[in-house]
Amino acid sequence: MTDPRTRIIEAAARCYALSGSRGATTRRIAEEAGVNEITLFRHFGSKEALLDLVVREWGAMQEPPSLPDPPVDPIAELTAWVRHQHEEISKWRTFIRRTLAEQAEHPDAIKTTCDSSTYSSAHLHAYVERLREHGFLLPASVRRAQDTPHACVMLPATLFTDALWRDLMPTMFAGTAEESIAAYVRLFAQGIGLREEYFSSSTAEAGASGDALRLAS
Amino acid sequence: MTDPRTRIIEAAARCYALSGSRGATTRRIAEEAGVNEITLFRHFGSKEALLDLVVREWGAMQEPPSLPDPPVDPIAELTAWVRHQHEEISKWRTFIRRTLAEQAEHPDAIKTTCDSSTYSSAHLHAYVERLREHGFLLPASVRRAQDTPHACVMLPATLFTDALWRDLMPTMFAGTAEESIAAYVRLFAQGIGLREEYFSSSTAEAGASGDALRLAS
DNA sequence: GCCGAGTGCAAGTAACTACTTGCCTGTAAG
DNA sequence: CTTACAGGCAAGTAGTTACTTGCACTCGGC
Repeated sequence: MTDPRTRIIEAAARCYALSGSRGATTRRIAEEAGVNEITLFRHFGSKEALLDLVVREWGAMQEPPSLPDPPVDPIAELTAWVRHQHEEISKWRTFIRRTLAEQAEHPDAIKTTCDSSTYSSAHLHAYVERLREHGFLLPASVRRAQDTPHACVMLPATLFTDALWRDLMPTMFAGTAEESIAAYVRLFAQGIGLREEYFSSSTAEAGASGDALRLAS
Repeated sequence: MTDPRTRIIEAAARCYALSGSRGATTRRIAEEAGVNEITLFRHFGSKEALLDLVVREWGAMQEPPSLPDPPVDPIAELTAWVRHQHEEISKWRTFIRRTLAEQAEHPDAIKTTCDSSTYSSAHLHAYVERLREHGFLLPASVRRAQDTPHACVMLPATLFTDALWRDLMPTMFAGTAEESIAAYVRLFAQGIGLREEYFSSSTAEAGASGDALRLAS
């Protein structure tokens, strides 16, 4: 067994994710950690201090990954990035849901989730700028360039909804997560005006994208 | 003053949205309703019965709006539809966040939210099919037709994220809600292969879309 | 052998929870 | 005028909550 301190923190995170800060009673946390309830108070002083620490530790773990510089294979790079984020969010979905729901009561707790999402969108935007500089995109004159920033919101937003609620609304999503991610990336690529010749990624495992037809060749 | 019964229900909804089912104590609900705590029990029997009723009444209110048949002005129709849904979700955002977060504890409460989202995506898909039948879309041979169902997920998913969290993450979203909605609709329209000539809606108030350049004319 | 830190156990506190009982009052219909 | 009833008020119940105190145990370092 690991030391009781980390056991308590992990148990608190589980209880919080499952039942929220009100539902995560000290008794349940101690039980879940296989520890006496008093030990909890001796280590952290109060339940509030413990939950604060849990949320803060979790926030420190979340570092939004950046996209390659310079870009080489846009579809493959975006797919990998989206898949990674999808997995991270899925792993913590109940925790994130709770934190977002309790935002009114614990405003600071949400900051990390908020920042993480904002950075994610900012990373994407910077990457698109790099794509433009390296000639991967159609010239601005033949696309709606003013929609690019919104495309950089749409992809993470979709990703967020999919990862957070795929388990609750299975019928809403068409196909598996992997299929959806591939489609989201292609739609995003189309939205930012990726040149057609870069759509068939060299490392694309999704065979479906292979028969993508030329758009306005 | 209205009758105490409806006052209690409304107060319960507010308390629930703000603090969840655990945080919404009978005392607070009664206080919020300007009613004696006992009256609450005389009317509804128990706190659980009251909250059940609140969630059920709310669910009955939510009827996802359908899109025009036959379609006439796709961009205008989609924009109106998205705007309406955005407003509805925004109005109930704290309530929805709570319901989604407490899904593990009240599995049936989430059904209406779930169904509503699924129907929304289904309505959209049916509308796109109508667009195709009426010749608004490019032929399947010059677009990635397999991505259409995912585009029908992406739009409501983005809408959902935007409406639920625009207030918490203002920096994430580029521009006002109205600007974003217009851009989401345009990106969606591009994703399903709407013919370029239908992009400038006859009733489009967003002047920005007026200078949209021809794509692959 | 001993000492102190870390932990467990028994018991208890004050506050809060959902919920009950009994009684009183205002009002509106018969 | 009476009667029925919806609602308010006072008081109280049993259970749960966070948190405290006091005491005993164990185990590694000196």
